[in-house]
Amino acid sequence: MVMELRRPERTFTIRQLCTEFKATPRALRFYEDKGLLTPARDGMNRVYSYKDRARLILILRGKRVGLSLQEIREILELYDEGDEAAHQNAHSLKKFREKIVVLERQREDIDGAIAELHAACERLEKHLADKRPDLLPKAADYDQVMRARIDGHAEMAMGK
Amino acid sequence: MVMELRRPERTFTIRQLCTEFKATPRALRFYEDKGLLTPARDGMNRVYSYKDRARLILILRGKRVGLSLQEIREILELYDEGDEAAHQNAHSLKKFREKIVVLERQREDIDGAIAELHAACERLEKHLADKRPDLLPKAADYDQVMRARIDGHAEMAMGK
DNA sequence: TTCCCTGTTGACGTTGACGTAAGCGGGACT
DNA sequence: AGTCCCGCTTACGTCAACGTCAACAGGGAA
Repeated sequence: MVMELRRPERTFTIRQLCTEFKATPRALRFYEDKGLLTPARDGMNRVYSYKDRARLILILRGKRVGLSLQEIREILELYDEGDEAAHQNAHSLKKFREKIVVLERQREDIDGAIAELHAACERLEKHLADKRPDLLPKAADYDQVMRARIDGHAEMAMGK
Repeated sequence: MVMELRRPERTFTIRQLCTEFKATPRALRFYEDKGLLTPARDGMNRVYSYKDRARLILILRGKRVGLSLQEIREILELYDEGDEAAHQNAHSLKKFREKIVVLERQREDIDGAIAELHAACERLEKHLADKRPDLLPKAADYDQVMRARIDGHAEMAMGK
């Protein structure tokens, strides 16, 4: 009865997805409103398929890297339309390449920012070690955070 | 008369910085309003120092990696206050470490997103090569974009 | 002087991505 | 029967990060 939980035919309620990905129902409905998700319905209620869930994963990651919902939609549309509209696609191709460029630059920025934050942290630690050694042991929390890493395997499981 | 242009004693007008970094006067004044910049004044007019310029570079990069102006301000404040407020700083330390974690995750996200965009581009290219080979040569533009890369060396030149 | 350009300070408008509240329906306990 | 709880829709509110617009000042050039 508990087997086959990860099979493609499995479906999800809105709340299941929300708790899994720390989103809100409002957000998922909003994405639907904007055409990024189109879950099935059981009467009034939304029924999310495994494919919908995969799309949601892409949406959230897209957001994290700074894509707008609009841009994310364009990307998603490439996956469920294995068809024509070649004119629009030429435009998409260009936009995607530009996006790759900005993402690559963004990665450099992030590396730089990480380096600077590390430097700032060291400054702070030194300063604190000097002035207020009592406030230090927070370093333990850091490991906590590290271990609490989300393992979001978003390897894209959306079959055509 | 044109020498010494890069010396620390050099100053900038708002428009010079705007054109250099493709910002708008409104944005710089906004940052000032929020306490991220505090240029000197010549009468009414703002006079940006080399240090202000360095701060602006950090602001813009912070924005590109998704930091809020508020967060950026906290970081900047560490650099011009080599002083007390150790209590607040303990809090900052924690926040910075958390930020490092999210940035590291964000870098993973970006790598993933880049990979997927590459895949999408290949799909599009194949599709276009099939249906509309006439729309292809846009690939040349890509190189153009690559060469037009901004060389923003933001290596942090803000001496205390 | 007149014009134009760059600069200034408010004050209000806008956009994206939701949050929040109101009001309703349907199951599931109790 | 009552009362949660989940879900739905519709509509308005919010917040950040500016954009836009008005009205004004100072300084050069024609």
